[in-house]
Amino acid sequence: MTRIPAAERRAALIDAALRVVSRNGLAQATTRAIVAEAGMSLASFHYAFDSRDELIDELITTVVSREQQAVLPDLIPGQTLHEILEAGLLRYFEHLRADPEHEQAMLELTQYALRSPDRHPLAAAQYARYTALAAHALELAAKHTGARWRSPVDRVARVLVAFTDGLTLTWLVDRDDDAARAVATAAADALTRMADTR
Amino acid sequence: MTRIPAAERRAALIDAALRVVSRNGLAQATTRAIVAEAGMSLASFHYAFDSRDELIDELITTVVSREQQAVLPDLIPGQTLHEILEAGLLRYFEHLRADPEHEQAMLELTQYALRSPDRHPLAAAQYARYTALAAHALELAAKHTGARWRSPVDRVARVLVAFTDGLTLTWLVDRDDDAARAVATAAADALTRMADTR
DNA sequence: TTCCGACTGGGACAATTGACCCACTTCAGC
DNA sequence: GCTGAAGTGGGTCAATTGTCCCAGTCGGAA
Repeated sequence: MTRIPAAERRAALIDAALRVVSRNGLAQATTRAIVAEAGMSLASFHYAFDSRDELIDELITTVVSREQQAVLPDLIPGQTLHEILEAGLLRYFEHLRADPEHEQAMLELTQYALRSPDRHPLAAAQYARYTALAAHALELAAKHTGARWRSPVDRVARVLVAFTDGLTLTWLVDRDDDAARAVATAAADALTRMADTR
Repeated sequence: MTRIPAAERRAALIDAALRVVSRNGLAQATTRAIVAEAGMSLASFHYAFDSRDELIDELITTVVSREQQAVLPDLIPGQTLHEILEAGLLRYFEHLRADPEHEQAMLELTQYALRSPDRHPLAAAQYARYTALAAHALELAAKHTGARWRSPVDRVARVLVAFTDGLTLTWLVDRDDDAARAVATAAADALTRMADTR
């Protein structure tokens, strides 16, 4: 019997839950499946969390705050805005290809949160976070190329998030790499036209 | 006791299931919930269907084949390609606003199908259908304006589907109408640039 | 060393849910 | 009218699942 403080146990359970959701889907993420993945007993689960709902909520929060700046462009001198944006989108796509199950899990968690009014804020926070990350990347890109966004950068970022989501969802269904790259190019195109370039 | 032939009963159950999924989500679409919505008994359910899975599969098939050309552009002489595409996307958005739960249900059904290998073809068929409808609309638009798609129309259509999905998913989360319209405009922009206009 | 409280294991329970069964009713064809 | 098969109602079963409980065990503070 290994003794672990409750805080670590919560973290371990959340990690295990994310693995189960990624691998088998949210519907299969039962308390028993999570506990088995973490190598604990049910009692430990309910010692660390009051309920499964509490864990899922915390899973969403955790996973959102953990969201990386995975898609930050690397800024090579002489690149045009369009090139930077396209490279950033393609980098995101490689990230998606490397771990499709993770993005699928994020989508499922979003849908889940959308389904109950008191969890809706969790989904909203998730997307606010995406938008903020995108806005930061867009600001860097504009500064680097001396371009200027015609709309508030948050608005442009919101469009970028929509494009990214669409790329993700459609690729998860058909796994058509070329099509996804075409989406990335088209999206970069649209975004570039939302800026005044010098 | 009203007697209904099995075929009609299947149809009625599928309709009821779609209502339940739209209103409460796929997870809540239990046999009992569906049967209650349809006003039948459990026995009638299992007389018409072997299993819940069979009904859900048929629900997906039905709902895909029923998918309307809701977004066909109306072609007003003198319109530019960009105007036609933007109007089409905005029309889709109005369709989404009018019945968000339906699109949310479609998303959930897609995710569900993605989760089991033998149901993956159902999701693929769903998106193939979307792409075909989009391709048809794009051909009409090009013909009407004398434009010519630089890539195969299916490829352009696939990009359009991705943009539409992204618009849908993000709007379902934040319900930001202005942002969705900005996405529509940007998407129309990107698509227009995939054609040679005269 | 003792002891208290944090922590764990295993079992148990109630609710839900998909599936099924059997006795009954209705109707079409004879 | 009679009959057989299609269709129905309601109850039941087994499996799953979230939650809980209780008897114990361990570790650190006194």
